[in-house]
Amino acid sequence: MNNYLITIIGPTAIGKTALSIKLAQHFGCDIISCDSRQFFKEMKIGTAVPNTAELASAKHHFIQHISVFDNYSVGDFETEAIAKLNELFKENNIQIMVGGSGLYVDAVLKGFDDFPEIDATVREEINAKFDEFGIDYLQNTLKELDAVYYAKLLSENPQTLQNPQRMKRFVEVCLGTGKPYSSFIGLRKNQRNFTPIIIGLEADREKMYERINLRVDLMLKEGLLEEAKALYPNKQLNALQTVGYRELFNYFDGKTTLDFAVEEIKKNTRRFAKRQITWFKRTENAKWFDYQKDINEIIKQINIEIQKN
RNA sequence: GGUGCCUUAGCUCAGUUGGUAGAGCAAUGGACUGAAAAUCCAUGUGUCCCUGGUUCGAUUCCUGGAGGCACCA
Repeated sequence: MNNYLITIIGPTAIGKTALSIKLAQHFGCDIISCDSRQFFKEMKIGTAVPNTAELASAKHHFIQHISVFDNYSVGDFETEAIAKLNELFKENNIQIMVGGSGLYVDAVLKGFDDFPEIDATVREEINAKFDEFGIDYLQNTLKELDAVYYAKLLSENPQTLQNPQRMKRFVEVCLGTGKPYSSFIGLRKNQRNFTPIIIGLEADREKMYERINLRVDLMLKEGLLEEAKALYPNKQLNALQTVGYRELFNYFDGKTTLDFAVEEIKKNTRRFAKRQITWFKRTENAKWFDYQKDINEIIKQINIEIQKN
């Protein structure tokens, strides 16, 4: 019997959670969350995790399962999510994944190449060099240690050469393993034991932004300010480089007014949603629906997809 | 009612000694294999408020009008 992973994608605040729960109830299955910020148990309001009633109406995985103090990468998620799915598919050959983190969705659906674990000191050294010499250091080092990948970026994706975060990763792999980054790419052919059925939710820009604004106001009513305040002492953690928290940290620092911070949260959420759309747009074989589409229509489409495979 | 100042991109404004214009922010498009709600790249035509005049040519100067702000009555 084939396994199917119904995967719900779309920008933030469009209604993915509600849809996933209805579908889970219909198919009698669990839900794998694929939201890179809903993992953290200290960040509840600002990441819009499903509420108590929602969590009770379907079994969720990877929601608030780790702490902002943990080191957790997309690689960890891939491993854990695949293990969890294998377990779940034994119960029901249809399962659901829902999430707004494109990279994490790809990790589960497509899989990444294997990279060795790299000691944290390597990254620390790179950060120090970068602080001193800037992007030139990263570019020169990559050029020296992995001329192949450098040339590939130069011709296909020169903007990435300007991206410190991506460049640090490439250099980190080269230095930490003693081998070029490119030598790890494309080696693994990931075999997935399921067929993805990808459902995208969309809305016109105006409607989307209206929903985002309403959601931010709601988060504040629910106590986002207090939640952020509690995390403020640890504001430098990676997990807290998150829309909704950063802006409030600036307010706590006395750099902005509260009103300004709230407007910034709305603006940055809009930009985040735009980036999500850019990412998901290129998803192959996704079926797109208006966010208000009757659920029965969506279920009908899912059943058609299942019968096709 | 009088006087002065203002009206240029979605917003705040700069500018053109007359040759149809540009910053910041916003916005839009894109990239992205272990920080990804992160990070990075790209994109500026707009009745220069309206009307008439001067001029080869007016957003710019002049007349009249509309709207806004301030002060004086």
